[in-house]
Amino acid sequence: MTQQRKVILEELKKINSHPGADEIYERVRKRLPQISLGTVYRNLEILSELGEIQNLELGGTPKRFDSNPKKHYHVRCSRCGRVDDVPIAPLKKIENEICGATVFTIIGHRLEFTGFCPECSEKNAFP
Amino acid sequence: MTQQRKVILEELKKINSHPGADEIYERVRKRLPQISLGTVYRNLEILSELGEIQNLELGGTPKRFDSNPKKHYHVRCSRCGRVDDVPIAPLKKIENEICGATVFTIIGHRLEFTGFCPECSEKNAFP
DNA sequence: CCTGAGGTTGCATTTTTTTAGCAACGCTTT
DNA sequence: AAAGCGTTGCTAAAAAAATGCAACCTCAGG
Repeated sequence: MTQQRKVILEELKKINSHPGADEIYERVRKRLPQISLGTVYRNLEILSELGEIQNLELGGTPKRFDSNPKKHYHVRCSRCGRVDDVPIAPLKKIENEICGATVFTIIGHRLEFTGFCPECSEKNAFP
Repeated sequence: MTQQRKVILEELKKINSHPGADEIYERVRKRLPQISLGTVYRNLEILSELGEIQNLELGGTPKRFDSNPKKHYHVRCSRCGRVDDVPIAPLKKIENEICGATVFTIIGHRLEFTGFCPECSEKNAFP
């Protein structure tokens, strides 16, 4: 756990949104101005392999990371891309639904809600 | 509906996996050797806006497209990336679960299963 | 205190994926 | 035939992510 790695983790925990590598880079750079983007990518990758953080593989967007390594769901704003946590318990039984419906061996699922965040709901109402 | 657009759509329908733009490009090129990758991207975008096809926004991976524009779920192999359809009915009531749990206005959800395809299940057993 | 093996960094570069700019082309319609 | 309009192919480049490598710590063993 190097200085860089620690700062990346700290900054990620500090942000309760779920930023992409580029935003993390910008923030970490304020504290370690000479850090490189490559290092940020490498460490985010390493941290998620270690299980300290989670690589959210949300639809279509650039990779995002979550400082909470526990499984939980997310909701994404279709307009501005903001991603929030959804505090409901994971629905394990969803996976039972597809037992006979696929030839795959199921190991998990990802559920992502889409919608509009409060700000964009307003803007959409009066565009 | 130009020749190019038609061929792209035909080739996409012909493949029952859910290829990315690059694979579609390779296939279409066999029939229209001088087509450009940009045209493929443009037309996939246009076709999905028209609702003829669907832009699968699966986690983390490059964009993939589905010739079936109806909503349905997918399962992705964690090892090789293969994506299959999951023939179960969309669970509309999932969205009710989070009524009070978020400040977002929910308009939909995406559910993606992860697992191993038959080939990779075997390979994983004896790696 | 010195040494060196191992992991990590910063930098530069490359690869991969996607989008944009633009002249030329092919259809209609007149 | 000429004008209008969308579409194409090409080139370029932006964006996102990964990689190669020399230099740099750090810490155990001497």
